[in-house]
Amino acid sequence: MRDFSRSLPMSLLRAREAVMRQFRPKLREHGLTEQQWRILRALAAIDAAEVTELARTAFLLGPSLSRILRDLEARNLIERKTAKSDQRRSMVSISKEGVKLMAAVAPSSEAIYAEITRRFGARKLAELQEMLGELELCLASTEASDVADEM
Amino acid sequence: MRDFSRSLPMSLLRAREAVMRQFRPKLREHGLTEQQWRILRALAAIDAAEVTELARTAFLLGPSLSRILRDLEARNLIERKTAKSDQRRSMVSISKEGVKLMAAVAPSSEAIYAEITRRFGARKLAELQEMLGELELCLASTEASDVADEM
DNA sequence: CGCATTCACTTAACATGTTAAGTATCTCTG
DNA sequence: CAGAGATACTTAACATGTTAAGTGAATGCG
Repeated sequence: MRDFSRSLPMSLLRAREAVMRQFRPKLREHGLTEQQWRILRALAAIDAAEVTELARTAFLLGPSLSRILRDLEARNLIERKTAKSDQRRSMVSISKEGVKLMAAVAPSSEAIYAEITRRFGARKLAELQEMLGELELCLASTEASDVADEM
Repeated sequence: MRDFSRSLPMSLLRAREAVMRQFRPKLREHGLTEQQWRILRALAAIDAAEVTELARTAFLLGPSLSRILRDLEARNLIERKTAKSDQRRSMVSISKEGVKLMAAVAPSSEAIYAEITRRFGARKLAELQEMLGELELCLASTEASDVADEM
């Protein structure tokens, strides 16, 4: 059987871990996990969003997001209000404190990202991300065809 | 700020998720999680290993591995015995049942991997893994230099 | 309208990720 | 050979991943 340490999932896992290892300590200094940081960043970019939309953007599953939003709200980093037109929906937005926290973390985060880019090479990094995007795309279509098969 | 949906960590996360989404259903049919499967594969390749060695091979942290081994042992998929020379160490190996289970899952797993390779292209896949390895390598050296800085 | 279905989210349950602390064993030094 | 420190795990505590089930609100259809 193929040496599993060289399998694609393992390669991706190790590469991602190598990258995140650079960020985690700094985020931790500010009491943020990787996922919480993702949510704040997503919210900072779009002002307000429904939970489902946020889940898609931050690439989190609903249940994870539900928990994290509860915690972030308790820490006053985000705000929620239920939409008037549809009581099921709740609009989430980043709070002033959230913005302040982001401002505190963003420089370090950018610096780390710049260092990674410098080490790996900007051109190579772009190539890598291009390939990752293609991989994602060519596998995403699997599900569509599977669904088609079942119809 | 850089659009975070196009950040390297997100690219890696989405790509990996796209890949694992192909495997998870089949593993689930056999009552295995991704990590349990990694451990069984690692063990099948090396006969017996110490826990620490296994953690490195399967890219799991000690505590996760500890729990998973407890569960796999309860299911009689692995066996352990403490080393005679060093009572702290325990040697882990795959059981007959474990081998049987692997034999049942491996064909599907290989088929899925082959399909991914076909879709993405064998050459491109090799290139991608090469780049991922380089990324891992150039970031791993960070820690060494950090340690050096502190000395 | 009535009511089954869908929808947007939340809760629940179990497994893993992550860091810190605990335990037993070993090793090395004085 | 005693006792400090290192080693190999394990346990604990908290956060997230993953799937299934639950809840309340909207929708569509007879």
